[in-house]
Amino acid sequence: MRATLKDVAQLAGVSAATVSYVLNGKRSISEETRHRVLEAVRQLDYVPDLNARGLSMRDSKLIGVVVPQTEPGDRLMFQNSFYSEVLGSIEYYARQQGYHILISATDANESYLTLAKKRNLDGIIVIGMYPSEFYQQMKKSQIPIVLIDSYCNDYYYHNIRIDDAYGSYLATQYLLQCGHRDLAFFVGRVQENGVMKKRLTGFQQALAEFGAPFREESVFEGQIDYASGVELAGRLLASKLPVTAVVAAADILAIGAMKGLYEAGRRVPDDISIVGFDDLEISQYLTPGLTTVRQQISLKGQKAVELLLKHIAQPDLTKQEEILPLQLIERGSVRRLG
Amino acid sequence: MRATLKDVAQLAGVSAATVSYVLNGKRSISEETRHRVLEAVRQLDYVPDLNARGLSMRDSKLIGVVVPQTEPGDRLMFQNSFYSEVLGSIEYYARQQGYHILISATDANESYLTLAKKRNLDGIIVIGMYPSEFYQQMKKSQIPIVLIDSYCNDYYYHNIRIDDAYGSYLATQYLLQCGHRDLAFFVGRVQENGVMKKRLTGFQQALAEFGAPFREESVFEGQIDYASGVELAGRLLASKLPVTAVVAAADILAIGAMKGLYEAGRRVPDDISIVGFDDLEISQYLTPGLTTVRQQISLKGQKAVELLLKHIAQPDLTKQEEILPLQLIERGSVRRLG
DNA sequence: GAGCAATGGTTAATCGTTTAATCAAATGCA
DNA sequence: TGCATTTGATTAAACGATTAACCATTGCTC
Repeated sequence: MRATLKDVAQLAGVSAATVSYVLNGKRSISEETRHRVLEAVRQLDYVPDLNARGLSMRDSKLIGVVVPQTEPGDRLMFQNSFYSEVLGSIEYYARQQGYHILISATDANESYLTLAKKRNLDGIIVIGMYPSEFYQQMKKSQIPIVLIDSYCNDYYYHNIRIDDAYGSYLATQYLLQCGHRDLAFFVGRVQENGVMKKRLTGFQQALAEFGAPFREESVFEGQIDYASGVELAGRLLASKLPVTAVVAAADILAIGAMKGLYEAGRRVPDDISIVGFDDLEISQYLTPGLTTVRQQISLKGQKAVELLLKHIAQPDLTKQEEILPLQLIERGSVRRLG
Repeated sequence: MRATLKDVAQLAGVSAATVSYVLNGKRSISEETRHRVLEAVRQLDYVPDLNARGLSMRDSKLIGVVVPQTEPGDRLMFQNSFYSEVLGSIEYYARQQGYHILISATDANESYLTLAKKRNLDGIIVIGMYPSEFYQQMKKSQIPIVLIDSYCNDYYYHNIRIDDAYGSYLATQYLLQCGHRDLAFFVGRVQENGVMKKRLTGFQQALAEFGAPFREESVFEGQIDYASGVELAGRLLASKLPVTAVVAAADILAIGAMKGLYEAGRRVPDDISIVGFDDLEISQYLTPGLTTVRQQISLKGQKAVELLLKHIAQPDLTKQEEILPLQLIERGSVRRLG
């Protein structure tokens, strides 16, 4: 059986309270008993039970992370390595501070709020966007929350994000500067996803600014996964639009698109150029390497953890928003025209 | 403030015990009070605190998952989407049964065993292989454990794995049948990683069986990441060996290798053929598509969870081992010779 | 109507911590 | 020496659940 505080106390010949005080140093203890206690701890291989501690302290040293899932009740979107990387980063920085993370999706049969109560979560990091009821619910809970990549400005949550519009502006600008005039845009569900909407507007802005034509029908909308990228490429080709380049609102889409184009006999960048968004690790290992807008994915996780812990330590912290930098990375998927 | 059992009891005009009995149905309760209690629960939005419950019941409904990390103290190996997929699967099936997962790496400053005690983990799933002290330690803890992809047969743990040797046998056999005779093998650290060692032996067996030559110097050893794949391709080319095809012990390596070969001006499959191992989601979206040995990654997670929960429910369960099926998937990265 | 079992509820101990309130001994100071 | 203060330890309540043991009604049986 596991050793408890009481066991340690007994072995050291002191009271349980004394052991507790020795362990968390909240009171002065004589050098002698401190020694005896620590020796007993060592002998019994004693590790304090965080649950019991949490019950007293009313905390849990647990941070919830909400990740989107394709279908409710479906499994997590770990496929998209964007999420994996953010998660890895969150886990890392949380662990440094003695927290663990509880990853879960918003589930149909159990709201995330219920989970937060059940597990006494100290705080929550929410990645992506959700229906507004979700935020309403969360607000009531009073739990510290940091959003990553959200545009719910009407809610009093902290937010770590990038300037998505500017990102696709960069991508589009680059293609225009390379001499492309007829561009298509591959994107996720614009209505449901603020990030996608913003990225679309950045595309439009750049076109407008450079006096290039924008047509509704050159925006191709799908899910954010490889298969969808392939499909959008098919739809583009079927449309017969005279497109020489495409801006994809996510690397995942760009990668699928490259595959789709290749299967249809088109070569990237010779026949058609493509720029992605995110700079996933895989993107540099494709052939050709994917030219894309880099965001510092793991920095997002780091900043989110820092902000959340700050809020936990300081509950009256006012709403903070941090916008991380972007950078266009030139690789081989774009051809210079003219 | 959150509602507690006591609050519910008060509102319903009964004792706390009664509320508890209503909620977990361990005793008969009159229809009338049952109703009053449930109504109070609804009104207060009461959710039982799992920590407090766990303190009484001495469990936590928490499953630990150990994932390898490149460097101790480094962040989790989420980059490798093999892990992401297993994790997603584990999370999904655990959640179905009311468990949550706690992902963490084996850390230098805190052994996983300490974590297990701290958090009162009900069980642990260990992915990959670790130094033998790790298993020694774990054994003492008495916590139910299931290993995924381990060859520590000397320990009394359950194991979910594939027949790694057979997998690379399949890959190698396929290349030989396509007329290739001069093969190279790209692999992770063979000494430290039983999986890699097995995959190497499968390669050798196939060569022997088909009477093809095996040379020590055609085995290229590195890490298991994209960059390493690129590097191994460079070393292969520098070696000037007359190789027409390579078997990669992991898709990650194969993908990096394809990039490395391409950068050096060689074309896959025209100049050189390549077969991978794992069948990651990305592998089908490469150009050319990667011919590879498919393992059912998410099934691994599912089986591991099932077995672990079975053991938790039935502590005297004897050691179980399950070996999941493999299948060669033909895509475009191999050229038929002759 | 006495005796007994079944039903439906309460009381109180327990799980492993923390910590406010006490208490005893030692020390400082006049 | 006597009194106040400091130091170092203990006692006991609390955190939010579960559950064994107990108690009071009710309903049956003979």
